[in-house]
Amino acid sequence: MLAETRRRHLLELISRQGYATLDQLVKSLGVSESTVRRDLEALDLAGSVKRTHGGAVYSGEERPMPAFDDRTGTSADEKRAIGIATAALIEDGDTVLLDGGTTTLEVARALLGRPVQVVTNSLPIAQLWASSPRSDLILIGGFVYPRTGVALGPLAIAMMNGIRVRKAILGAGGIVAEGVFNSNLLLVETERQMMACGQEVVIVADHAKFGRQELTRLCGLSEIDRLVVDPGLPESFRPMLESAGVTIHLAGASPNHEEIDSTRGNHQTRPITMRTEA
Amino acid sequence: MLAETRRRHLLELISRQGYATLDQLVKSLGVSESTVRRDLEALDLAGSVKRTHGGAVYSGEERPMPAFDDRTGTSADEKRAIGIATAALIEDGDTVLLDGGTTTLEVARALLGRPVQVVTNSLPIAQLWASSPRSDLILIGGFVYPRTGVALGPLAIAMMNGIRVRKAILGAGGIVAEGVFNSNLLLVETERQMMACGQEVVIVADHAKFGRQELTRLCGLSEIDRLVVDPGLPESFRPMLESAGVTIHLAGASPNHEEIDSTRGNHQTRPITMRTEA
DNA sequence: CATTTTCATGCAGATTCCGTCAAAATCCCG
DNA sequence: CGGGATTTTGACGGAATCTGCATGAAAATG
Repeated sequence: MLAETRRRHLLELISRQGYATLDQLVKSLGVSESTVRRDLEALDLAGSVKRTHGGAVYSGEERPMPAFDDRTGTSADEKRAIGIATAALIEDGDTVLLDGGTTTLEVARALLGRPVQVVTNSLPIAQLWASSPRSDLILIGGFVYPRTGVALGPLAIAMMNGIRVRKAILGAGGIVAEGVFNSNLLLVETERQMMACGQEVVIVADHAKFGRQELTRLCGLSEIDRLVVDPGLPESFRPMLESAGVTIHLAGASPNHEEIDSTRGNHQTRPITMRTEA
Repeated sequence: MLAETRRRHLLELISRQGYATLDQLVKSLGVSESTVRRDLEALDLAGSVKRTHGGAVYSGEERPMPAFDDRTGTSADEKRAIGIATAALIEDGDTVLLDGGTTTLEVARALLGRPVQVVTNSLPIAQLWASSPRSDLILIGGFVYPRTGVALGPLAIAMMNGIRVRKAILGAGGIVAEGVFNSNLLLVETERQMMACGQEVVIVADHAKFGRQELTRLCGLSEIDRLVVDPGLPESFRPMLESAGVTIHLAGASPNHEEIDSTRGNHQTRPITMRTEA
């Protein structure tokens, strides 16, 4: 393999994750450790990466999106549909608080360009919105949790103390009869404060989250005002949620369900205008 | 075969994949190795391809170094040198506060992977560091100023109120005898709070900033502890700064100047830390 | 402070590159 | 058409570079 090609490949691997261990790179490229070391040294000198003990971190020009991994295995299409359906719930001029996570990121994406005030503790969402001139963005600070890029902790909680928003939109790690759960204690504490900030609490979750138990309990079902979920929602949860007073919004489904309306239920964008120069 | 035709064919082959080994090209064209070498040398000279050990890579169109924000006219190299010199001032385990701006971004880049606690209100810096494991990142929240991606305003100031750091590293819009200036009132107010947070105030600026007047005054020269600047610093400023008690660090210069010393004159590859979960 | 991991350096084998030179092709001109 | 000059092409050997491995040093970890 050509050295130049190999280095390009290395850079690709590193920039995808933001960082990579030497071992990962060696296994990915199938060359010796020494070679990877030497390549990293060259890339470091060129300023594209920064060598560290055990690997390298990306330091090139900003990457559009970190594209952090999605372990849930749920298709991006479902999440996008949820994002679009949630965005339809939000009116122009609203203030919304967006939690971190892949699903809420889709909400942010669907909201792009709309005249709303966004408050978020998520770095990817902030990045997405920072360039949008049409709307205000308020960033919640705090300790940044490495992998997911969300600000958490006492500083974040204190900062949200004086903030009130129309809708607080939160993701979930798992939802069972006992309520909404998430994996991280610090995250859950921060999310509790988020819920307190919102007049209305909206949970976004794909169907794979239902029936899954996670480490820490965030809240009971009755504390949720609205839930946006894809049509794969297990039927057994419906009565449970409804009796808890949760309004269910099905994303991307046919618009014959009660709550679905949404400027466009289908994201598939079909026919429309097209013009050939004749 | 005509030489011109052969070269065109070569270029076609290389541009198709983006790269090619010498062996591939020899086999494709059915000529000797020497001939291909000579052709590649000519194409390299013409700028169409770039020769490498073992082959060549296409270098036709993309020039991925447009030097995006070049209002200052200062080259990226100078800024990078300033970043490296500033990083050399920081010891492992320090807590540093990083302001927004292109120069401080270079500091963040040079600091990548080092075991330091970084506090910043800059979205690009946060983005850069979020993927770097094993290092703490504290994000200052607030109203995000659209174009530059920094968090400002009362929320930011309030959040910094309870924070103390070893070194506060700030950029500057312009530096004159009366002190340090910047363009934006909100920005300056936030930066004042930053200075209050730091035991030591470090200003980073390239030589083009000197003698330039900007809208709002941030502070007087005597409030600066250290200044990191490229060797293009106008001589007339030296006595002025020294009498104000500012320690001057010249970036990228030979390490025979008084202030340059720091663990190692050479910035070459500082071993660091990094570790991913097993 | 001992153990384990990672890093830097030197070295040998292999590959690639460069300068030189001779053969072949092409061109120029009578 | 032919002779000689010029350019192009292919080949060869020494120099330089790249790659992988081994060894001792340095750093991280508990």
